[in-house]
Amino acid sequence: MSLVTALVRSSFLVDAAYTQAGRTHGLTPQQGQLLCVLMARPYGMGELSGALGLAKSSLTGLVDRTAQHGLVRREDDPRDSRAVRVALTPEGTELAERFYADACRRIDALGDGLDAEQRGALAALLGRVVLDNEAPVVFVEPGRA
Amino acid sequence: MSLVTALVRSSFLVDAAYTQAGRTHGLTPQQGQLLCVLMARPYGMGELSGALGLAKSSLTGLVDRTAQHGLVRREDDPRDSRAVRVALTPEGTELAERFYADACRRIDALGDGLDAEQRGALAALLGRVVLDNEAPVVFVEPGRA
DNA sequence: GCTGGTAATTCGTGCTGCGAACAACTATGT
DNA sequence: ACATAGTTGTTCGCAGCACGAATTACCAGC
Repeated sequence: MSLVTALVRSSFLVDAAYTQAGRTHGLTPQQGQLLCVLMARPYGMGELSGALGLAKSSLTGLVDRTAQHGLVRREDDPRDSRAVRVALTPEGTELAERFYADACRRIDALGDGLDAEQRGALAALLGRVVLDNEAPVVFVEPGRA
Repeated sequence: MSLVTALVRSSFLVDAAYTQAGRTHGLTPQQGQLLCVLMARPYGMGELSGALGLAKSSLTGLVDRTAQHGLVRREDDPRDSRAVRVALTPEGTELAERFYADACRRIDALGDGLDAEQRGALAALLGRVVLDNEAPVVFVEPGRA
């Protein structure tokens, strides 16, 4: 199998696992991603736009919908009255942790057919690709949350 | 970097490359994926549902929109008058090939930081993951199209 | 102060995806 | 032959997603 095909099809698997994890927690993939990003710290809207690779105008709605579910909150930025800091609510924090753990479990299970050495090699190679291409940080390192 | 993180973030990269390739050809990612699947042969609606991992009802609209752009066509199945075979039009075939080549180029470029040996190792490991998990065939093997 | 850039939002448009309900048809069992 | 069961796709209503253009509010430099 070519590298391109392997990348595309594994990406499909990851997406499906992620979507499935969200579904079991009542989250869309986008809302799940938002929660994961916010686990690290609050973000401004423009900052989220960069992190998620979306237009600023797309974020207003995503944050609105997620806020309506009580998972996220807009807080005023004390330094700049134009700006806003989007932060997890307590319920959002709790759900984010459960969702995150579930997503990790499912995605980790994709590598069940590999032994420890192979997993390490794959992580190293793929990690190199990620760093080389400056992939946005849409997922914090497990154990750092 | 953990395997999970590497998988999620590389998946993000692949998605972005795929979306970007579609954009330069006036295709949404879903329409692009539809064209890629149909490059191999015509599919029935139910079959597409399985291949793309979507509900049947989601496909009606996707095929409609893609057909409206003249890229795809519904043909009657001679064996079963309920059924339909979705096939590429000549324009669709041409666009699919251009899009496919572009997407491959962009995704292949993600591995530019790796030497030949590393690329081979990554392809083998990731290919193993894909096969272990019975990833749907959303992308044909380059050179077989 | 004026002016230029920045932070978010609003608006309109089109695309996605789902489940439930449905119509048309094939296949099966008696 | 005929009722029944299962299939193939479609329709409908709904919620969400993503974009660009235009707008409002505000900060910062001169």
